[in-house]
Amino acid sequence: MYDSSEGDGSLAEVFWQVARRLRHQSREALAPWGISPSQLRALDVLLRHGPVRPGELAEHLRIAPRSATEVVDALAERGLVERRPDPADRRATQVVVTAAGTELGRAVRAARAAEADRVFAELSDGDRAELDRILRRLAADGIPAEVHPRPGPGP
Amino acid sequence: MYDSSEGDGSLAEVFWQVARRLRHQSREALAPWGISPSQLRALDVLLRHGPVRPGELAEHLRIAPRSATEVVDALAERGLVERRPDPADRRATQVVVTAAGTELGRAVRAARAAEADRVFAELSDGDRAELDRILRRLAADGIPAEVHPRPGPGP
DNA sequence: TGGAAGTGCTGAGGTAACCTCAACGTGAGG
DNA sequence: CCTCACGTTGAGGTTACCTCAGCACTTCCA
Repeated sequence: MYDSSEGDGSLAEVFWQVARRLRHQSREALAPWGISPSQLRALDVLLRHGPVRPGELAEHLRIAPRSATEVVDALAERGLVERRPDPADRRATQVVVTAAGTELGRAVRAARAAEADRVFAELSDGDRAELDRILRRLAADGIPAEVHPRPGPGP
Repeated sequence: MYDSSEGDGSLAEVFWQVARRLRHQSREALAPWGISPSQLRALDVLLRHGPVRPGELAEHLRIAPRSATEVVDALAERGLVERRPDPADRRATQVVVTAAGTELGRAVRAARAAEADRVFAELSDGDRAELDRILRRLAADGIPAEVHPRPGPGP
């Protein structure tokens, strides 16, 4: 058993415990669809931003363009996404979500939200509102602003 | 730029935004010590539970025993940990933290806590207490109870 | 006392999700 | 025309895991 019940624990530690719970729920909600988290992340961006070029997608996901190609490949192989020539720039490509992709994205999003809600449902309405307010404050101030690449090993 | 500012967002989404902030802070706090997250996790368990056998360590970390060996190897190579024969069972080994390991563990923990505090310091004392109370409630109910192995690919 | 079971280590091989560097084919634009 | 930008591909690497299988010791029980 992992130590989730260490008795004490700072605010941060408690926060991470809750995060772990949510992560588990989310993973379980994701499983039935046979889509990986990284693929879902990409699909999510595409659903929100419509057709984008691989390079843009990479920026959104904060991954290298090289890696975006791979994610798009995987998504395309499952028929969730398609590559089409960018009408405005003939050397460029656009990644568009197919009908299947849209449907799957929506379904997964709903399932995930439901799972998360199940966790937060343990709170009273008042507490939930408070939590929302406080977290929103913390989230707002954390404007990432600058891209910070992963530790990336490199040669 | 990653989309952190999607305007709306469910409670869960807001929660993850805050989590991302905290993760970044934590990673930055970790960097100067040249220790990997997985190694630190192990060191943390060892500092809390004193000498344990690799198998136990693996359970605590929810990783396979085979992988625990590797983590211990890495930690031992850096002189943060030592293997010594278990006095109670001569086929077993105990992993004990060295003085250097204790010191590093404490230093990193302090740095991490300081970083996290810097985030939470944006809140008023009242909000911080509220957040603590609410999260603690959510954390308490989430007794993992059962070990859920990683999706682990396998042959 | 002898064989079964447990503990840990090691090697081999694999996965996912990333990374860099170095081309390569097109097309855009001065 | 020549250079730069865009996407793709190949090769090779990293981290942090995984399984399976075999070895060397102990421990323990019949």
